[in-house]
Amino acid sequence: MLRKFQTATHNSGNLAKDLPWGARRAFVAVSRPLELASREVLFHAGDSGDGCYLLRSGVVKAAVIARDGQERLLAVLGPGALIGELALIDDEPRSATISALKTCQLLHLTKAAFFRLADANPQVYRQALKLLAQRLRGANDTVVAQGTVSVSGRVARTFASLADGLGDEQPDGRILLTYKITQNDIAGMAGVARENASRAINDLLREGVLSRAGSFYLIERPADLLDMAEI
Amino acid sequence: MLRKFQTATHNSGNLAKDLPWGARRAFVAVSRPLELASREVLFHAGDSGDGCYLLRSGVVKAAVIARDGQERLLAVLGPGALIGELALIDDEPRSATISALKTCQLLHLTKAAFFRLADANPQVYRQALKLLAQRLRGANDTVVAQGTVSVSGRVARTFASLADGLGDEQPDGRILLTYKITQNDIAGMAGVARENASRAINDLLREGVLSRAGSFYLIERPADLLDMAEI
DNA sequence: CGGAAACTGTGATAGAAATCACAGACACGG
DNA sequence: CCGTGTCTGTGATTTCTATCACAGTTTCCG
Repeated sequence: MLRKFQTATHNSGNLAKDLPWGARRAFVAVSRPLELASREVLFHAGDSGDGCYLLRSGVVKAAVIARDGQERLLAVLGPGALIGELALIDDEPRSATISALKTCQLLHLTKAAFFRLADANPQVYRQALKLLAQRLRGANDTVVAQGTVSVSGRVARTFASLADGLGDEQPDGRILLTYKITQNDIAGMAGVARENASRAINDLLREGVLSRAGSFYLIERPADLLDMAEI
Repeated sequence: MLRKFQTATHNSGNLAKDLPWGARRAFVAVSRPLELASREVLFHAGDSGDGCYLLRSGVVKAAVIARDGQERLLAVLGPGALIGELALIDDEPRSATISALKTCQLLHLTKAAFFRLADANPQVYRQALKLLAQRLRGANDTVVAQGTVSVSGRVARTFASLADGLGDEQPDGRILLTYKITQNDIAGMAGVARENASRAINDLLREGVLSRAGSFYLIERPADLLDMAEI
């Protein structure tokens, strides 16, 4: 349950930040840097993949294409996020397609390097467990919301989770979403038709819970937004 | 994606089985046995909880009550399953309510004991990571299915996942669900209204994909069931 | 700068699923 | 063994959401 916002700066789904110094330096030391242009794909669902990535800057989306061709977004991830850890851990194919929403800087860590690092440093294991636990909670919440919350509630929920990972909290308590996102992606996250996402967003704008500053969304009343999300 | 069935006997969401001998014995040694009567609740969502449980025998369900009072089942778990590991890992409240569907025998492991064990035995960490990774994949699949698959497909999917964790594969390839489950619980797992679950189940019975032996369901044609689940 | 492509807003309609309303079957506890 | 409560099946109706159909707006690239 999304009880409160944890904006990007004090976000704990953030592997790099919460590691002890030594491990952090080791992490960087054994990894290989990598750049991704906007719209470029890091890997596709179904690919077999070695290793995981740490997002240093930029924004990516994790998406799955359903049988019927619909794109469903599982998450939008910002700086500090760990990417591709599932395949690393269980040796199954990539579970989602990762593509860049803007230019990104990443570090790539091979599977061997990851486990070498982790075995030498149990904190890495604990941190990875924590990260997965958090993602699993989020996924479970989404499952429940899908089945019980209306379209407008799910759209509100989507903004809440965007703010959670990528929001920039202003001194006055409002939260700015620091990157451009289309209604299509919002609809894909909420699991609704694009047209209905549009209607729901406009309702939020009209009610003043949300506003648009240029092409960026700004959450005016975070508390009300959470309330509408019915979480 | 649920490519094939892994019936209970060779189920890998099974912490106890996949641990090396030494750790397994240590696990049992430091844990406290516990019995649960049918319908009894192990813990409620929102409780603060110390430690996790290993299900030795019996069946439990993990459920969340949504704001509107609807019960949504996240999983039905059988022998070998690890329960309550999320709160153990991240110190947040229990994410779901666990209640027994029949008499259960469990082992309780405190948080301190778990981490002592794991620090001494990195295999435990790896195994726990694998388990969470698997659950996360499953949850993500469910999210996608919720948004793109019809009611009848989701009911088929529910039977597939029940078979996955709890099915008993017969020599002839059919899969018997070894415990009594109500339409209400099936509806709760599929995220549909009970009445519609009833209709979908009867369609499956009519098509011969499924049959009922007494009050137990029997999956007659597993391959067709997976196909209808559109996974 | 200018035109094409992508994105957004909004009404109208169609379709799927929830809800309502029962009746019959079962099961199990006194 | 018999009644009471729980579970199941099925029609009718209502509600929500997707889909269709466009027009108006940006954006961005050549």
